[in-house]
Amino acid sequence: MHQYHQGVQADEPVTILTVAREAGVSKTTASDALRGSGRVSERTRETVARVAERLGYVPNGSARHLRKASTGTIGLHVPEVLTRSSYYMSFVFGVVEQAARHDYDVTLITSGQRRARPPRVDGLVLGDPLGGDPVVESLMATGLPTVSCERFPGARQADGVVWSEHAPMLHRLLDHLGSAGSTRPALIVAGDESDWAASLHRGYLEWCAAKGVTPRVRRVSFDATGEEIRAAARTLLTPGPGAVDALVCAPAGAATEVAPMVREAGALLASCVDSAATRMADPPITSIDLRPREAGASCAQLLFELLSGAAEPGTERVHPIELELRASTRPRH
Amino acid sequence: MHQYHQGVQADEPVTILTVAREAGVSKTTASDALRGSGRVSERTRETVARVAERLGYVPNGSARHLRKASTGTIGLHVPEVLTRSSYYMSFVFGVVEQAARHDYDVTLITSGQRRARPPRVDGLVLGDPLGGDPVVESLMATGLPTVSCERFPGARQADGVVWSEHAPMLHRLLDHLGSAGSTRPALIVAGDESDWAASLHRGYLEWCAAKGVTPRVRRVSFDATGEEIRAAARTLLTPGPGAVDALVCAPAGAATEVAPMVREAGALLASCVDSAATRMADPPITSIDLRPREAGASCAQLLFELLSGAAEPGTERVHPIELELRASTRPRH
DNA sequence: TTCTGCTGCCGGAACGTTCCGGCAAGTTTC
DNA sequence: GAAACTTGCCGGAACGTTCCGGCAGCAGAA
Repeated sequence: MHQYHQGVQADEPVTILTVAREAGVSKTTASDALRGSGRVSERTRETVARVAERLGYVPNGSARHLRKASTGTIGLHVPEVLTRSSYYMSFVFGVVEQAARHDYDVTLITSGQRRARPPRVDGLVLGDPLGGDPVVESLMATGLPTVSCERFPGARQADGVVWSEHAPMLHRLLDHLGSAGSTRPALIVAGDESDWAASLHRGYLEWCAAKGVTPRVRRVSFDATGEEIRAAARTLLTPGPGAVDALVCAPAGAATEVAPMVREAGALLASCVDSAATRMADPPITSIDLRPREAGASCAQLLFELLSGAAEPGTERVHPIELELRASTRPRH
Repeated sequence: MHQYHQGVQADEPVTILTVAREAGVSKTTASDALRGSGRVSERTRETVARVAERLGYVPNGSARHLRKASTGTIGLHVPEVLTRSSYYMSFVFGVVEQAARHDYDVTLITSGQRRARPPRVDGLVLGDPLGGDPVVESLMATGLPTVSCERFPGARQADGVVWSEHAPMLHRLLDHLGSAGSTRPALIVAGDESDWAASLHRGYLEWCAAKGVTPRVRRVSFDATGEEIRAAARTLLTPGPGAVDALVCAPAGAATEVAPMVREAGALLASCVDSAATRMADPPITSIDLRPREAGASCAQLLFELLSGAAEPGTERVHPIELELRASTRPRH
């Protein structure tokens, strides 16, 4: 068995008692001075702060949370869909960054195995909850304050929801395709287990109805393989009376997957998820930038407001997304 | 301010005292019975366990960790390189899963901003530490037990290291390319700030020296854009006396990026990182499967062994990786 | 004067857990 | 039959923090 020293002070931990003793005050006064609670003179407060700084005092989280009946940690769940991992990775980093700003830690919750115990957290962020996911269901049932990114595709909603206007944005994208010469745009989209995919699907049908265009949708599974997506694209692009002249791909990674095929067919191409891959494709692919990092930060922010009572349960916030026009939707001439 | 109830028991928290009272024993006996410590008769142990189960007793982590001077949490740092996010995402999930198995939580540490306080963790896992990363440096300096995936490209090493035999695997890959008809294989690889890239570079040069082949290497930055990578490939594939007949891409995502170009040139193509994209490319790309999820699990496992004293500081473990042969390296005829 | 209020500080309890030491009662040893 | 040991259980202290209530000292009001 080996000894590891904690930080600089190897010998003995510096607690609030150490600080109090050194500053010549009681532990209560020391605590009040550092926390800003109670009644402490300005002079004393400064003294204590200086001593704490000098000794490198770090409050013991376990003790504090034991006393305050909180954990200082929020839980984060994201579906383990690796094909969309770039989006989720950014989302996760956004949550972590915002949490750090509030001096909170973030604990990851996987869908992997059944959890033995409820997570030790003060609240939860659910990234893109899938309808029917048992882990999500059980997390929603804990009664902990919860924020979801995108609505939960079920009756019950999280205490806070951060969502984006996917359908209107898709309308803009379709209008853009139209102005680039497309008259028969098609959509490849996953099933309705995620609210995001459902919104896109609905938005597409609405737009088609409004414009009098025959909708051409191909559904693929949520974690579709490249082969599945290429097959869908192949069907849509097959020359003939039903052939389409523009392809909008919802699933992340799908657009790059079918890019060569679409180029060969001379059709336009757009993706509903921006990523390094679409940006760097040849030609670069017009995409909807979901700004996942900011979405994650926004979810965390809302959760903290719920925890502090600054926001009411039932609060919803719109997270702005952006349309990135690129060469893949340049008008053909 | 709103009230949230914790789990099923809304009214009052069920502590070990509740369990003890209900089971008709003292809190010490209840604790011993549940923890398996002390001396408790089999009969009593069963009674207590049954009562705890019935009441849905969950030990308070803060209290336990306060008492035991630990946190029940490990910290995890991965470089925020989104182009390789699929690899890191799997790695992260591997760590989380293994930690959950040991009833540990995982807190993410980003390179984002300077941390106000040292992380409240019992140990650290560093995924692919980059030489010169200030966050990694500061984490290494905390004195906490640390495991790194791949060696740290500096003098000091983590207490535990999980690494893979990248150079020998690259030799196998190059041999395979040779047997498929390649006589002039080239390598696109990032700089030596990561031990992984450095190993590949070294391995390539060794192989070339052993086979009497002129090495053709193109360095790109660690988070290279598609354009940068395509430029490198273009140079290597330019027809002429220096043109290569096979391309090995180290950076994740690079192979899919240059796939069309390589196919056009009639050269073979391989990637040093497997992913959904390489698997699903057309044609599928021969890749080295780094098995990131298992790598993450292995790092966490080693960390727990270090924490419990079952492993000595300085322990190194080899993580097996695999070569996935696919159509992109079929012999041309 | 006496009452009231304010300021600055402090002692002690509590959060829920683990674990050291102790104590009866029963069992073995000499 | 006393000493020594074992078994099964328990009380109490400790981990480091926050916060309730209290207590002097002083000032202004009645």
